[in-house]
Amino acid sequence: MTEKLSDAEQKIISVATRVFLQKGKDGARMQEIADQAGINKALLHYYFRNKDRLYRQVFRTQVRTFFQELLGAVPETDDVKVLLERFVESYIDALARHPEIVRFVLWEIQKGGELFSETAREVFREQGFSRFPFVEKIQAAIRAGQIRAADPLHLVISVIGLCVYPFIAQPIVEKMLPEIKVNSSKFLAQRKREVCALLWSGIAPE
Amino acid sequence: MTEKLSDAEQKIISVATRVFLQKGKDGARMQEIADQAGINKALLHYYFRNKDRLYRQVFRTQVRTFFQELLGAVPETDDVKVLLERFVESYIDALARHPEIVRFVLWEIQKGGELFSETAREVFREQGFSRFPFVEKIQAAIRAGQIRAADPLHLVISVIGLCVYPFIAQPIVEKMLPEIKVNSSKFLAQRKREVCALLWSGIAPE
DNA sequence: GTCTATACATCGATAGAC
DNA sequence: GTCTATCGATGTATAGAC
Repeated sequence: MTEKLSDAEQKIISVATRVFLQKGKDGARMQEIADQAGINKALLHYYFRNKDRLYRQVFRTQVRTFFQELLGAVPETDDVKVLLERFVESYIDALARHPEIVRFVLWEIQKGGELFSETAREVFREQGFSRFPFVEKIQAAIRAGQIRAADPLHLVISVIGLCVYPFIAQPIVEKMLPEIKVNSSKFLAQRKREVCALLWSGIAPE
Repeated sequence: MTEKLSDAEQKIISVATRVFLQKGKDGARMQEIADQAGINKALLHYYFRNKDRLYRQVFRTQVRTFFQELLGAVPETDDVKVLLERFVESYIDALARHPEIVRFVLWEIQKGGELFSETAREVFREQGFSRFPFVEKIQAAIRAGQIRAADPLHLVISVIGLCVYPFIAQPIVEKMLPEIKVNSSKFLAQRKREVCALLWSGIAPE
């Protein structure tokens, strides 16, 4: 899993990450990666055999890093309100730091999402979660009367959708609503506040 | 705008729509479109000049049809609660009827979203809306004290995100949460209910 | 309008010398 | 390990006969 990489390999991975993030798997050109890495195509194939293997390695590394960063920022707590708020804040922050990864994942989803789900499941397992980290906590909170009854599955989808949608739709959001700049600290702070308020008003105990 | 199309052109458009929706602009092959339309590549270029023009025509038609269908299903009313519920229901229904169009729009967004915003703005203008149809109604309702104060821009983003996200993420949603089938009538009905409840609890008057 | 044949470009991958 | 040169497949677009 963590084989040592030569300097040349490190350089290639670094360049390939940038190119793949910017142009996607199909749009990226082996020639461009080779050029920017200061080598030629033949050497690229010598190290990584073919385009698909290079892409998978880059994609997996990026997704793993993102999830580890995110999961590491969410505290262990049984207070659902705190959990929700911290998750929303950490998630939006992580997306703002790595906005390119959204396109990366979208490309993958449109090809079936196999590689993404596989990688995500791996990280969850390593971090000790049996399935999506949220669902069980919410189910427990409902049973404990800590929040109003709500469908935990839909709630998870809503939380993620509310956070990630502005980044997915960034180009059209900014074109249709010109007063918004998605990656401005003003919008991000507003978004965190609005999402948390909306979610909590939907599940707060009577 | 509405030039008459010959039978051959109609046939090509129909086939091209299916192929583009399934494989995207880059993935689609002029050869495949020609084959399925029962003609050859040369004739394809004779009618539509090149791939880009054919694609733009198909894309614009699809997006226009979707928006017209959606806007036609949302009633004219000043009751924000009714407006919101009808919009959510109509939007989710429209997405369920045309799930492929989501990928279509996503591809476009990732290329900058120019063509989409342009087309959307066109439809809005034709239907008599100056900007995104929702924003003004919500601002008016806040002023009238019909709902609690909330940022109308964020509310619009939330409404759309809550509806469309399950369709965007369908492959990974179904892989990570196996009890869900996004396009099942059960999930769709649940989703409408949950989204409406969540949104209304966030803006209902005290 | 409709066809065959082909030009022309691009890209991933590999052979083979050093 | 690293290079040059090239193969083979595929794709868009067009020339030119009918």
